[in-house]
Amino acid sequence: MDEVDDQYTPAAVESAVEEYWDDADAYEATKEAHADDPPFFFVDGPPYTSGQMHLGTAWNKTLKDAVIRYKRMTGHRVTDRPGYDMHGLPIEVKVEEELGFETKRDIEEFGIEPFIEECKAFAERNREAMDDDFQSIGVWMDWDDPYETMSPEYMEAAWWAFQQVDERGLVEQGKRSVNYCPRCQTAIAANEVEYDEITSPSIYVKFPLRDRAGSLVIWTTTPWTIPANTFVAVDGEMTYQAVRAEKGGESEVLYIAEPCVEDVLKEGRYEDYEVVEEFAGEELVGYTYDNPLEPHLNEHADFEGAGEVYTADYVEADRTGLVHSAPGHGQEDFARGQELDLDVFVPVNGRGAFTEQAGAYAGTFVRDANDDIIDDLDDDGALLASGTHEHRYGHCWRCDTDIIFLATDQWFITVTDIKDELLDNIEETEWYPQWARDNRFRDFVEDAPDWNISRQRYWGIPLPIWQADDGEWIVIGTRDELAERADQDVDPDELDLHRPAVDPLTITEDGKTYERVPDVFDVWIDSSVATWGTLDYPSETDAYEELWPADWIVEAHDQTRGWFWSQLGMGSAAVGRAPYEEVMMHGFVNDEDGRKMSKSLGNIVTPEEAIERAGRDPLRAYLLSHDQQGVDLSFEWDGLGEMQSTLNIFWNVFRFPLPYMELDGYDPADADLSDGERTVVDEWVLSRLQSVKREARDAWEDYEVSTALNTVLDFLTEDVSRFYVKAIRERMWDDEDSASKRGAYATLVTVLEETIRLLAPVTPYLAEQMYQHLDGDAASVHALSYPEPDSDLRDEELEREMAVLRDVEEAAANARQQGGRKLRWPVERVIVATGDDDVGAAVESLSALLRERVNARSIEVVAEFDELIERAVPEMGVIGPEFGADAQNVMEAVQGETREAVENGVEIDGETYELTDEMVSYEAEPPEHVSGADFDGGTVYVDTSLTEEIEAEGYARDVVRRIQEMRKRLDLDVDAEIDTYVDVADPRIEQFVDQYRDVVAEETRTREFVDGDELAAESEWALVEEWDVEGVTVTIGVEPVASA
RNA sequence: GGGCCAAUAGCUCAGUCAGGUUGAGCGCUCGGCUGAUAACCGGGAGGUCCACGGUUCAAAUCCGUGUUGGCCCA
Repeated sequence: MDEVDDQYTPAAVESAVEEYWDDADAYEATKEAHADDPPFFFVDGPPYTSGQMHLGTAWNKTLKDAVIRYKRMTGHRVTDRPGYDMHGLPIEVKVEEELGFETKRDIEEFGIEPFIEECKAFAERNREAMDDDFQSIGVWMDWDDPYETMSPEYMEAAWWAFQQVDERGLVEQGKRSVNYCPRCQTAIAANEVEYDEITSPSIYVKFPLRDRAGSLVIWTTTPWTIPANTFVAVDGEMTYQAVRAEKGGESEVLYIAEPCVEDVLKEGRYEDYEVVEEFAGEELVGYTYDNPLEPHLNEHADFEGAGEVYTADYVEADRTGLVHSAPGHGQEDFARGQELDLDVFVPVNGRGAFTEQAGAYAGTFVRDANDDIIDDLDDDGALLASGTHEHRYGHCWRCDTDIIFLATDQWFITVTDIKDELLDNIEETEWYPQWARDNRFRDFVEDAPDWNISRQRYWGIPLPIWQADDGEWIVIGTRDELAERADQDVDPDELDLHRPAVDPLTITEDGKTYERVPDVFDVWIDSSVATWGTLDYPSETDAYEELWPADWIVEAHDQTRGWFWSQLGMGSAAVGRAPYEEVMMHGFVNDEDGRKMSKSLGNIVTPEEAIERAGRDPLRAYLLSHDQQGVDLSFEWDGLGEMQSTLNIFWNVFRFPLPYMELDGYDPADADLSDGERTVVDEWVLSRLQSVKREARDAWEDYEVSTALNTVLDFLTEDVSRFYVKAIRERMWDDEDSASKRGAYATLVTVLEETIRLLAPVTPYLAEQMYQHLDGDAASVHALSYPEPDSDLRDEELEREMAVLRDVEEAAANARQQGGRKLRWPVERVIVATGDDDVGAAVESLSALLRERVNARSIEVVAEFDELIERAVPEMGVIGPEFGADAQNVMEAVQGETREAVENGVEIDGETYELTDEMVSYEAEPPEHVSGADFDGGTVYVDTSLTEEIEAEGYARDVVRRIQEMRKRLDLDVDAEIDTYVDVADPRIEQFVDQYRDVVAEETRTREFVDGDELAAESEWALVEEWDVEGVTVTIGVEPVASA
């Protein structure tokens, strides 16, 4: 790791550092260094073990890693156990695919136990691959001991927490209408439903009224739910009309919401209509009707209260304004049905097929029955209109099967009972960004329904519920408790808590036998207990006592409804508080157009590609250089490349002093600011460093990671590279040992050493490489502390003054460009005109430095530049009408004249024209040979007049530059001596160059100038070049002096 | 259909909280510098601050309506 390449090549740095970390046990040493620090309990949001790392997870883990490293450097013992979410339907579906299974029956035939083993092995394989992925981007977490949601200790945490919830009386069993996947034959969570545009039937159906003439008209996109119709809902406030509609000479009475009448009749192709009666929705309540499919069904909802009209708040003046409601299917229907105390009628089984109750449709998959139902309605004269409707509809995220809503027996945590507590607990947490908590999260929690935690599947944590025939149940909290209470012999240390091992266990107490409820937990239960699971609680208690709850968690914004919520729900239900203190929410990685990366769009960029093309540190820095709080990132290759260039500047700054220090035998590890002499630029850069340290720390403390990073990178490029290094170059070239050189060494090494540490959390490889090269006293840069600002080195006034100087310098360069004088040629004067005393004082104070940087013989500060010349500008709006045909001539005569000339009257063809003040305005311009450029505090004028002296120096410096170029081309050592031949084609110029022979020799390490009008033998010279210097041909020869 | 977030130069983003002449980097182009050198610096061109309406002496910024994209929900 000792070589410092000329070029920053991330791959070389990273592989060398990786090897070094291994050899030096750097990770262990770093943790050891902070073993006695106060704790910081970070909990890793467990990624699902279904695939591999993508850019989004790379961002997520990089951010976690950077914060962990920062926290360590600021003196914390950080909990860094990574986690994996390993249960659930996604893996079951993958394994089913591998085994060629179609239905749950295939699994049962294969056997639950071998199936579970397959799932376990699948999850384990994926975890190992992901371990490697995460380590490949330099994530320092405890990879030897990740928590796995499928481990017995972890599963026990879920059991324990659920037992707490049950003890608070928040567990409930009951029918609910849930999102149901008919293929997977299980309830699925709302966030496991994906939505897509589909085409559905769109039918208007007449429900004949029982006690009077006419029909209620409803609209639906799910004909298959009509067999389960239980009531019709209206809006109590809305106006409804009974209309007599005519078609083909016949008429009938239809009940429709008033705003919908026209549209519905148009759909039904009625020719004419009249309004018979008008009602408030309230008045329709209690109307009874018949299910129009009744003749085809064996059973329908005809129990007490069914087949009637009720009000409901989900009714809108849309379609017909009357809503067909089936509590067995619709979620809102279900909720309203419960309020109305109506039974739940579900003529559909767990496979999504109609039961015998559905008569003619029995055995048919519900959606396949749509056409028959529509035909039957049509035949019976109940179909008012039929068409199709495009809308978004949910399907199962794993198998793509369209979901159905089904009221089934499920288990719930009744979070709606503790809604106030949940909302209060949100207040106790700190979010970055805060709006995510106060808007997004609060809205979600306010609307959250009871949490359905049961799944009718296999690969998950079994529900720890044992139920007796009378419905009473027991919840078991730990393996020990199960061993104690179970009727069978159970070894708590050997028992795999998975199905089917726990299924046959029974509990007999007080003469009642309890059997296990066969469901498994919703997989969101798994991750919801991560704060306990990370600490192996309840089987281990010490860490829990010390650390819980989590200090900080971070995930992307999809987890507002996911992990941020599940943890709040579980924490509140189990122990009455959120299991975390601080939450940070980052965004998603999209493509460069801000579109989601997806297979179908073909716009996916993988972390491997990015590492291949740019490197790990550049990728990490790129991901962390954008706003980390709440907003997405549009990934762009150019941006990644830019970051690599920026780090390359850092690399160049780092290696710039190394050869000089080596020549001088100066060991950067011993750099000491009290050694040598510092100049004003040293003081300035040290002061800037203190400001940067303070800003970076402040930013980190608010998790403004991008601000912290960009502040340091800006300092490196703007201040250190662009300004400081340029300013100290000459001091480094000094042959002799000097106090000034040592001052510069100490300053630059200090700057480097501290910026390395400032960047270490973000670019760990680069920082380690640089640190080990400069110092290497500690096993790892990551074991060191984060730099703290030193107020003694801070000089705000100097920083302000230098900012002025840099503005002035920029303006001077601008003015030079306008005056056509390049920087290598000196100028006589630079005049700074400013009305601002502070600006003037700053320029005066740094005058020597400014003179050097703008290559001027003198710097003058004036309030106003009194050499400006006023030039007349004709005002044609006045001159035109006044002089008519002569106006053009007047204009030409006035243009550009001095005020004096104009006021004396302009002469045209011998005639003098007098002009009034209105006819002419004046612009102030600098005189010839002076050009000006504005800056923030005034104007900088550069006098580019040539004198022989200036010309002489200019040409001489041009010659020096050419010789240096040739030395470089010959690849000579910095201190190699040469013989030089210079022939200038123009004798006047030649004589200028001759005046500067000594200087040229000194600058280029020329031992001897070889004279002569011609080159005796060109072959004797290592290199001969003809140059064009300001239009003059200069021939130069260089020959290295043979070293003795 | 609803909630939240975003929209500013060719590209990626600051600036929006707290109203007062729109900025940076990259790219393009012209120039400069030069023993950090396949690096570096400066000038220039480039803007309907998504659209429309409102508040205000003044709106990229505040308010309303819409459009497009992202996340979440139905």
